[in-house]
Amino acid sequence: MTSTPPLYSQLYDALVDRIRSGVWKEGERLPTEQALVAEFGISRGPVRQALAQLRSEGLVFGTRGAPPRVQRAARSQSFETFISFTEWAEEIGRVPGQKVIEVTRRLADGDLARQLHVEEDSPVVAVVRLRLLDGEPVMIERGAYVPAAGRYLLAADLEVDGVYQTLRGHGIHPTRARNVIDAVAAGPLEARWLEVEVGSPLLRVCRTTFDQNGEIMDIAENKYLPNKATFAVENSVRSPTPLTRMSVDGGATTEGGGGTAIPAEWGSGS
Amino acid sequence: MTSTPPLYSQLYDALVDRIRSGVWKEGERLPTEQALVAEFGISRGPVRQALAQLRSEGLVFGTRGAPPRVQRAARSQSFETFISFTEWAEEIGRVPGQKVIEVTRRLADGDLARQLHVEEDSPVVAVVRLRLLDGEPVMIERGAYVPAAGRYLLAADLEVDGVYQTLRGHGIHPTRARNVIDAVAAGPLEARWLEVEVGSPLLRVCRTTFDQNGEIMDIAENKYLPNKATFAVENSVRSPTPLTRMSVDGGATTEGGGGTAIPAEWGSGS
DNA sequence: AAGTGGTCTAGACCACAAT
DNA sequence: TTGTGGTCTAGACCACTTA
Repeated sequence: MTSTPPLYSQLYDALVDRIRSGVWKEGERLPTEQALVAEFGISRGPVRQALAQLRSEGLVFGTRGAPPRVQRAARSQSFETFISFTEWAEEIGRVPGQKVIEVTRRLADGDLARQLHVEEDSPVVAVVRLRLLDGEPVMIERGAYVPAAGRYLLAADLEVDGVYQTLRGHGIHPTRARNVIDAVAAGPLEARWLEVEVGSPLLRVCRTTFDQNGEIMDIAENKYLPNKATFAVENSVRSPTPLTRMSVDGGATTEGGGGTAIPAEWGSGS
Repeated sequence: MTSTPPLYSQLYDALVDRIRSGVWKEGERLPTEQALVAEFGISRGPVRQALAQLRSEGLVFGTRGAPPRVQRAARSQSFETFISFTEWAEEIGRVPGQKVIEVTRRLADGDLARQLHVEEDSPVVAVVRLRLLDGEPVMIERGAYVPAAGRYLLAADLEVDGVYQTLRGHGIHPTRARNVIDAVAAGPLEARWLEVEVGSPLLRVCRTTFDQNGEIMDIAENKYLPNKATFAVENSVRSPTPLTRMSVDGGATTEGGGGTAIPAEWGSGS
């Protein structure tokens, strides 16, 4: 027995369906809130909650006094799909692949320990992987996991099970992440595995992932071939923007500014 | 006479203030909703609305059954600050500068017209600028504005007034944007103005901006020196992620996939 | 077992858009 | 002027955390 989802969630799904299927076309007006209340036999609260979610995703917009209008459908991605390369590949209908270059257990030095919020000399697990889509190299991932998470990775067969899939099986659920995006030149390691010239531009995403208790579970540095993957963000006035433009050099990197503490030599020993 | 802001907004401000000022420290529990209802003398609706906003910004997190806890303060940026280089610079305490390389009125070719949602051969206004922070080159911006917006830019003195500042003065308010982020190699134009080698990695943000009526007002291609600026996004399970990872080569670029239709030669005539 | 947040209902008033 | 969405109140039930 699975319990029924909340009313606002059901209504949200129904509305998204009508927009995606073209029943309501771009620019057209939605029914009034009162009409939705009547049609679905629920009260105004859940109706407004569903509409608020549509607005926040940019599927709908409008002002006071008039019913909202449908807007260009900008698919959004679930958190799981976003942080997991494997789930992402499957969602876009590609075949994910990977080559595990290095899995090691190391003692965290000062910098890394600070970023992972663990004691210095804690045994962290480092994973360096080449990621593929349909057999073609797309990204180099270098990650460092806190001991609580990393110990499961040493035992797991990463060629078969995804990292997050493995961790979820042990009750560790990635819940929140902070991503910093910039561009870097390919070094010898990336040039070799991604099959590009040294110095080629790569799109870098440095991520800190938090579990359900708000504790850091890993940090990762992912370098993408920019002609294979990009990142898109929708932005609007009606809520503080989730995307922040940051200045790099000036201030201290107290906010986790630019790079990661993952030493450059990891993975180069292979 | 300015009317008082909504209750939920006042409460939100008060809560943010207590978190930022350290009255409530990271990891500590917030008061229960009931306590806030009592303290502020309002009902539960606005209280929940204020808390929801805090959650969506990652300032607070938690689960059912227990009061939420304070989380690492991830400053978020207003939409205006995000899309305006000038406002951004001022907010981070730097001196914005710029050099207008080219301002032209051109007839839109097919590709550009389609991206701007205007008739082919419409007179669009193109602006190419070098942007500076504290006198140092940081970004090259190439933008194309629809006629309704562009006509004000030809008359304005861009060295003095910001683009969006000028447009707002004429009742055109940027309201929503779609940003696509990737990395590119510096071409001769960028190499010259940003003072780097040809082929250096640059962080590129392609943006489509919409006005208050949902109409496209401009498209822009901004190329940053990656060691001068980066972009950060906070992500969480509890709402569909605003950040989308996209595959580039495979499918058609119907979603506005990668690049912009801004011809590469714009600005190179200078 | 008690208390908390998650959800829902019913009714109300106001600012603003449509006409 | 009429109707819409934006905001607020009061009260209720349930699932879950906490002690």
